[in-house]
Amino acid sequence: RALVYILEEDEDEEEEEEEVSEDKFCFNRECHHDFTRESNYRPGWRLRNGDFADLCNRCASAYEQGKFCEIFHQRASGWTCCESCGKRIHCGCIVSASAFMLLDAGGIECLTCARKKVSMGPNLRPPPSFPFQSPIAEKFKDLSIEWRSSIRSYRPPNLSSPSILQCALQYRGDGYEFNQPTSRDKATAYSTETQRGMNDLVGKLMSVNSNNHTSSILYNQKAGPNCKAPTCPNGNAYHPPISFKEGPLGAQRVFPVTTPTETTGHLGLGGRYLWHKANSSQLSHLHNDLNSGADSPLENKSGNIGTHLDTPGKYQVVPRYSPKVPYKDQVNESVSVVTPLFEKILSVSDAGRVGRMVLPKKCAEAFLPQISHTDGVPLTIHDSRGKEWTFQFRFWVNSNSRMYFLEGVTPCIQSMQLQAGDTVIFSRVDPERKLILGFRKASDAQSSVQETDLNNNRESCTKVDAEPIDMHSTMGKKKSSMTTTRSKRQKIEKGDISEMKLTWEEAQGFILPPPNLTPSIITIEGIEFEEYEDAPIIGKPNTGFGSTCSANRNLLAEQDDEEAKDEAEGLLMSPNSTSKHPRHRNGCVCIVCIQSPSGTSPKHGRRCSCTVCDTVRRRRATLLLRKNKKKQIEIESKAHKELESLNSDEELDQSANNSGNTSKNHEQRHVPPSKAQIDLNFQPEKDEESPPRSNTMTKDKSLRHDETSFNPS
DNA sequence: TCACTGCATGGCT
DNA sequence: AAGCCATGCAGTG
Repeated sequence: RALVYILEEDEDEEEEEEEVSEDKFCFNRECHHDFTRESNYRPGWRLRNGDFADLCNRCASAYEQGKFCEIFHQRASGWTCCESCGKRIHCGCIVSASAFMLLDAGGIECLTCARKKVSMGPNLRPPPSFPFQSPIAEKFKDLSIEWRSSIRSYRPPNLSSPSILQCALQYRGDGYEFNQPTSRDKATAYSTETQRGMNDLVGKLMSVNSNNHTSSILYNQKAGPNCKAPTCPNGNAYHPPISFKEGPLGAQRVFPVTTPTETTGHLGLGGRYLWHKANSSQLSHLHNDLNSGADSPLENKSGNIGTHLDTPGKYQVVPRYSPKVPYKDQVNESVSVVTPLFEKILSVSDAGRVGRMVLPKKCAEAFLPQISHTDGVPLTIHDSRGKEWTFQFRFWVNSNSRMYFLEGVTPCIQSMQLQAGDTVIFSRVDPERKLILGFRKASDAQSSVQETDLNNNRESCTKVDAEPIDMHSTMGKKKSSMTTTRSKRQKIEKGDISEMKLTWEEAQGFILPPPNLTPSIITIEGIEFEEYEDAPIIGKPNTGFGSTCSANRNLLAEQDDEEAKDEAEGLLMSPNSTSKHPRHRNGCVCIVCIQSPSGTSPKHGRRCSCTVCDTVRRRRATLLLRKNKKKQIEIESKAHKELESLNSDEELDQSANNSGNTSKNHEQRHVPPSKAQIDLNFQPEKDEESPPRSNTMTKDKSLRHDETSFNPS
């Protein structure tokens, strides 16, 4: 907390400075072209506050061509030669901050040379041909400036291990509020702006974390409290265990990063999604200071005053994307270190048959190759078993933005047996620098959440509104229906499976028939099925529904309360269902929709006993029975008519012959000959459809729907 | 008829 | 208000 308030203090000062620095001139001091009345300025390098430097066309062109420093900073200090090719790089300048990498042994290397040594990974900035966005790196470099300004002299002697920062970040990431202290805290903080205060802070962080986040420490075993962290011979050296840049678990030791061109072409992390200011920023300061030494390549000489602290809510990993659970094989004891990059909870779309997994934009831009064409690039990812998958990493242009997704994930997802609600975890293996795709089943997340809840430590990350899913409140209102669906999805995303489970059980109760209804028993293939003619509509009790058949729920979608039924369908959707058929409604579990993409996995067998198949069989049998019954009735009816007409003719004849004997004929009329034995008062429709009468239409429609939706074949 | 594709839409952050 | 992103949907083969 001491750290927090120190930083907040700096933030205030810097905000003031930033206001002063605003102008309408070209950001390049050497140019300072006045475009106050112009609008044709262009974005240049990214500023520390997340904005971009406004440059005139000339300067922007120079920047985009990577010649800005050559042109404008030729006389400035800080030029260093690439250790490999000797190319001069203007180090220590924000403009070129992304154009080089710091070497373990000291010195720098231009990206062109670095790319030859890097096959993959966000930390070691690869070349434009296979670039990774790492604007976070810049952020943390930037943040180091503020950190030093506040606690420049502090360097805890025994806290060089990155685990401290990881612990701290984990502690922070799990919901501890640093940015909203009580006044008492604040007073304490200000009074302890000392090294002891910092020790307390770090010690506290470690203490809490070690008590409550064993997993997070295990997450990076090499960097754990008891590990022997590699000592950096150079403060700027690459430090594998702390290599990953972000995440509540991760230390933010980061390295170059984006070239100017890349940055402009690929906007990188706006920060809003991944980072929140108050948490990672301070800790990243701490981290930078602890691990990178006093100097930073961004010991900035530019006029940029803004800091990441200027924008509340910025630089924290959004929980749903930050890796949360240790990956099983994260640390290969001998060599490899697995660095979680980000994770994604699979949506229905992601896990569906379309085979496209939407990626969080910020994460995609931060950790995956830069792509400039919508066709994207193939991306090879290994799963946890070492199997290699190649996806197409692409994007769509969407509302002046991009929507990133992986294409062709279905086989992989099926291989991992993942469903909507499960989580895929993108990680990187060092030093191989392979991308690997781990996963966490929703059921695992549940236990994880429970565990952390016990620790009372993840509340702000995982706690969601405990509003029960009120089916009634969603009736007929698309918006509320959607809201509930979203809410439900969020519950899944946040791992609140326990609530979902409860709701599911409640939903099971919804589809149970009312006790006052007696089912008709139908035996199909030796199995007895109960068929209710007036089963309840989910969320709308006591309303005729046809049957519990899921297809009938689809039928109801055609009626007034379709939205509520959608909701019910969504709620009832089997976790094993894959995706929706394009023409089926949300949560449809018809035989079409539950089938996996064609050819990719076995379809339901003829003797499959799943609910849907049972339903299909039952409906088929019902249809058949009724069809036969109707046919029989028609035949009988026809026979009766013929008989009647025959009798009528006979009667006429008799009447003609014996006009006085009417009473006898009348009697004959009411006592048909035994040959026919047909009740002339028989009304096929009425008999067949009673009881319940009110449901006639529903059932008819239901049958039709069954025929179309389930397509039994 | 259905899988695939790419864009559009709209709730949500 | 802007942007993200889950999902819908129309066009195409």
